[in-house]
Formats: sequence, structure tokens, C-alpha cells
Amino acid sequence: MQETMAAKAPAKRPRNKTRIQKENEERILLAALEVFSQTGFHGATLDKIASSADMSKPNLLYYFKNKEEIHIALLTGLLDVWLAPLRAIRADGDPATEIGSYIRRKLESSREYPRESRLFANEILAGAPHIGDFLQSELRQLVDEKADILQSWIDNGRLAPCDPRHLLFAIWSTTQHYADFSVQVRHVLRLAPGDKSYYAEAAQMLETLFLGRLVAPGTDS
Amino acid sequence: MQETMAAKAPAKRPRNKTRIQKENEERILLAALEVFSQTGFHGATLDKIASSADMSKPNLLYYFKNKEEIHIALLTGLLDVWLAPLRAIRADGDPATEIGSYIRRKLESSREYPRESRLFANEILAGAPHIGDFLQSELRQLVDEKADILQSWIDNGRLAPCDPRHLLFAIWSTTQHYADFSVQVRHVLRLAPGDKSYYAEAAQMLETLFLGRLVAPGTDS
DNA sequence: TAACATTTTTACCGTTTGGTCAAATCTCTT
DNA sequence: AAGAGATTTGACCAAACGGTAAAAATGTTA
Repeated sequence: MQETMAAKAPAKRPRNKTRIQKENEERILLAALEVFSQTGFHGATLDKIASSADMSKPNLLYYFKNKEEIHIALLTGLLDVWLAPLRAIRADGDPATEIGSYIRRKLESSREYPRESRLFANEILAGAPHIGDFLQSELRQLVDEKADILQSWIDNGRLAPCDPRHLLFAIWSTTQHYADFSVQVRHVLRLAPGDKSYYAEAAQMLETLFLGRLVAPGTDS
Repeated sequence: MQETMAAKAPAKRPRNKTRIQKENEERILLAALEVFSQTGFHGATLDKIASSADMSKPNLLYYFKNKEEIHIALLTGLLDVWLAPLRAIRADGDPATEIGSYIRRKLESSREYPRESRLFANEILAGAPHIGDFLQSELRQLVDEKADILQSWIDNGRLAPCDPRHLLFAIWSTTQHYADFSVQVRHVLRLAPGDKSYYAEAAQMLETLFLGRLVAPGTDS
């Protein structure tokens, strides 16, 4: 109607969200998370998502204009959660404590939100078509920031010399592995599907691995 | 000659493979590896694979009876490669040397065969629909075997106490991460696509991480 | 409860996809 | 060079898929 802000379509009015709207968007995103994380973007179909949300396909498309938009909504909702544990690293803390906490938070994230982790993994594996910008801007900036902290600890002799960014990579990979490769983990350990008992052992292992020697001795606070 | 081994269909004769047959199967598998590893099983289409192999779709299906069969052929061809570095761990070697070599082999595998690594990752992420049996049998058995070796080193005090299987998980995840999450790695490190210069730093990091304290001091050979 | 906006459904459409078939072409052996 | 078998192709198909249009139903509000 009037071209002023949105140059597209018959100018949608930015009304407040209805009760039904909020409920249904939530149901759709929940269903979509389930489906996308199981089969990836291409394996997911609108029919599967719709039926998983107990909803007809056209009704689903009343709330999200296409499949990609659902996917993007899920991913963007995910990014803050993904960054949160990293943000929590404090420059004025003790290296061993800070790194240990970070590992514990990441591991807990894998245990509590495996579907989100797999969604993220799928996206990166596919070449990050939807979150390339995020990786280049927000993530990189935050990593730069935290890498500086780690580097200062190294310079002070409170942390073994190593590339801080690669240390982060190692933490990301080892912790996320337990969500993304849980099928393999369970097969190797002879655990039933859904059994998450291995997380305690995992925490033990990662503490041994990362805090054993990595943190230089004689730096108790 | 017929009916004795294969009980299905109009009894295909198990003739020797033609030159053309061998060439084309190779071309198809190479093209399929490229496509599957980029887009996953569902994202890959027979048309893409065919055109990537410079071949018509019906011609492709003359060599593999359907999409799934191509995928399975790729995966099974992959499994031996995947296991090879693990098999090479020797019980009579020095823990630090053996583990260090294993990490180096796995990392080299990621650098040289990133597409294979991503294919594998995609399969596991999807719940291992095609290689569940492999995980339960061959992989598990080999892991059991090698875990015993690691455990004996721990019992002898030549390796820090830890769960041997989780130690393997940590090695798998950290090394494969550089292939599977290379997009993220490159974005964080500000590297151009295709730049693999980070592998040297990665090797350094992983050596520090795994051989720093993990291997108990005073065990030089 | 009447009027209006929101939500849901039914029916449908064009495209893509995995896969088939029979005819045409090529390759190899004799 | 001829014939048999192997290979390749073009034409085609049914199902699945992402998405649309418009009417019907429901909810909201005055």
C-alpha cells in the first residue's frame, strides 16, 4: 500500500502476536527441531514437520512462509545458546576453574540439547549456508576476545603454551561429540538408545585431558 | 554357475568386471562422494551425481541399482580406511609414541580425506542407518581390543588413569573436527576456503593436549 | 450478537525426484 | 566383418515435494 518501510508485498502490519500465534509457532519450531535434527535440512519435509506438530501443511505455512524460514528461525534461536558458555569465560578467573567450567557447561549443553547440537552440526557440515555470517562476525569476534584471555594466561605462565583458538576447537569437538555422535558412542559402549549414563565418564575424561597438564602446575587461584 | 550363490532375480552371472565397468563404477563413486559429502544423503540427487560423473542418469543406474546402493558402496569402502589408523596401535609400543602416531594418522586422514570424513559424519548424525551393524560388530570389537591395550598401560602406570574408550572418543572428535567443521575453523581463523594451513597448528595443539600430562612422566620407551 | 480479523481446511498445482523401459549404439571376440 | 554381449541414451512415469488460493470455520471484540 505504501512502500515506506517494507518495499515488498501488500505491506504487512506488525501487529502484536496472538495467543494462538505464539503457541503454534512454538509447536512448529519444536516439531521442526525434531525433524531437522534427525534427517537434516533436505531430509526434512514440510509434511513430516506438520504432522509432527499436529497441524496441516497449509496451516504450518500460514506461520512460516517456507521451509527455509523455519530452518533459519531455529538456527538463529540456537546461536545465543551456543555462545552462552563461551561468553561466561572470565578474564579475572583462575584458568583451571574457567576452562573446567566451560567444559562442564558445554558438556551439559550436549546432554540437555542434543537435537540442537545436531542441528548445528548438520548446518556446519553442509557448509554453513545459513549461518556463515554469524561465524564470520559474532562468533569470530567472541573467539578473538576469549583467545586474548587465554593468551594472557599463557603469557603469565598459568596455562601451557598452545594456540588458544585450537584449544577452543578441542573443547568444542570433544564435548559436542557426545551429542552429535551419540549413536556411535552408545554402540561402542553397549548402551541402549537414550541411555545417557556415559556423560559422567565423559566429564571425568575431559577433566583429566584438559586440566591434567595443560594448566601449568602451581597456579591455585 | 547360477542359483548357487545369489538366489534372487533372473540369476545374474558373476562375470568378471569389464574395463568400462570398472572405470565407470570408479567415476560414479568419486562423483557420489563429492555430492553426498556436500549435501548429505537426502540432499544428493541422482541427477547431480550423474552430471558430476559426466554420465546420464539411466547409465548411472545401469551400474548401481539405486541411490542407496551407491551410498552403501561408498560407506563400506570407507570403513576399512576409518579403522586402519586404530588397527595400527601396537601393544608392545611406547604409549606416548603409539598415541602420538595415532593422532597424527587420524589428523592426516582428516586433511587428506575430508569428504570421506564428512560422509561418515553425516551417516552417524543421521543415526547410522546404514552402518549400525558395523558399529556394533567390527568397530566395537576393535575398540575393545585397543581399549585393553590402553588399560594395560594405565595399569602399568605408563598412562594417566582414564577411561580408555573415552580417550579414543576424544581423539576421534578432535581430529575429525578439522575435516567436518572446517568451515567453522576457517571462519574463526580468517582463512580462505581450501586453505589447509591450520593443520600444522592443530597437530601442535593435539600433541600438547594429549601428550602433555596424559602420559605419565618417566616412561621414555 | 453482530462485525471483523484470525485461523484452519480442502482442493489443487508445477516441479523435482528416483527410477523404468526399450531402442540404439558401441565394444570385443572370433 | 559379423555377431553377441555390453553399454548408452531419450522418452517417459508415478510419487513426493514445496507451495498456493480461496473458502470455511473459529476466535475476538465492541
